[in-house]
Amino acid sequence: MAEDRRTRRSRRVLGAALVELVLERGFTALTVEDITERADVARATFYAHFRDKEDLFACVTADLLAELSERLAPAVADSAIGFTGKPVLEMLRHAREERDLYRIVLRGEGDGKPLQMFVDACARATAEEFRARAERNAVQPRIDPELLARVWVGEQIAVLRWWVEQDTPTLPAEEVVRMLLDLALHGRYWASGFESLA
Amino acid sequence: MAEDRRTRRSRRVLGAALVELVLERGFTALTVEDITERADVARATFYAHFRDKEDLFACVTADLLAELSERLAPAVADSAIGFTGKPVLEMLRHAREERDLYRIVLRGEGDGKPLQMFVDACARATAEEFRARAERNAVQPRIDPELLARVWVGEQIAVLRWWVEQDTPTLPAEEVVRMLLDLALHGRYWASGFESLA
DNA sequence: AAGTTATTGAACAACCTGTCTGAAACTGAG
DNA sequence: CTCAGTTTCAGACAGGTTGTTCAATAACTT
Repeated sequence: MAEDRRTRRSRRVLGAALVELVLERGFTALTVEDITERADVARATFYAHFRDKEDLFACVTADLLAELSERLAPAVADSAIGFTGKPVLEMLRHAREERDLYRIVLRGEGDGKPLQMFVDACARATAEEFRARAERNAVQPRIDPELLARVWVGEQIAVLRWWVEQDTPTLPAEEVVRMLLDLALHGRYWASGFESLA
Repeated sequence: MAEDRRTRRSRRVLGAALVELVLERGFTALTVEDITERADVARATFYAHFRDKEDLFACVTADLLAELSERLAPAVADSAIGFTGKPVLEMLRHAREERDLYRIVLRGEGDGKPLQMFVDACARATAEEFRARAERNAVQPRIDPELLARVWVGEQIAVLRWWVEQDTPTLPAEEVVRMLLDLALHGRYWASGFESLA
């Protein structure tokens, strides 16, 4: 009824093989045959499921994104008013579990398309949110909402990338969120010990 | 004495062709023949100058980076103490002049390698600077300097990318710098009209 | 157990790569 | 202007990758 067990397996092992190999050699260096070999699957099987490398990668990242959205939903609902840091925390937890894939995506593998799409979508949504809040509070924002959204999303992505790329035991997710919150509230000068300059 | 006029021409037109084509079709979709055709140069000539596509791209971006460093030097010297925004402003001006190339690099074309290398180099240098400042002022920073550097660099890159991707007459560079300065000093909540929450 | 569906290995043309020719065109120094 | 030294050029080459197709085999679902 659902889906043939074989197709599930094929798609799964192919995705896993892709992730492994991208981490080892980088996306562009890979051959479809490299992937099928690692997955222990015939090359013809690959083309039965995906148009090409890019397609496979797109599917894998789409799955990841869907999973993230699901996990983010309750956290976002909680922080509808103001910034609680809950969504960021949840994203960090998700990244810790799916570290390999996050690394790949955040490195901009595959032409950076998956990453850019994600970033642009986040930025658009955030900008919209900022505009709505400003209007609700009847404030003329000092900062272009579009720019503010880019700053906000850009810094989160940058920190996320840095965090998942760390090999040595890294800062706990809760600490990262605390620092981001701190920065959002007080700005950078204060954070780096330069109150005197402000 | 210097360099053969022909080699200069070949390298120049090949670089220009690459930029044009990447903007039109994306880096990975390109063929060496596509490039030589657009540049009106024989395919063999390409290989007389570059190992492959990646090599050409690396050369083009290296030139851009060298140009940027040169222009940034005086601005950086001026703002050795504190954050004046001068380097950012100079970078924005440079980006306005070399908009096509900036777009390509910031999109993460070519495996995102040129971009990631630039970002990582900036982040390392910035983190070092933050650490040095903290030590000089004998302050225990509330925020991990490494994380702070990622935030700082990440937001600039994000804004830069957004800025060069704009089609419609965009925010003037001076305004962008003012807003970034504002954010660095006061944080985001205040900037978006949420003082009440802080 | 039977019918359906997926996998397999092989073969295929089309394309791209990177290298190598020898001939022709160009350049810069004298 | 001449001439030796480079660079460009068109074409050919083997090697590898791509995406498609096919019939035989294996695995799955009901």
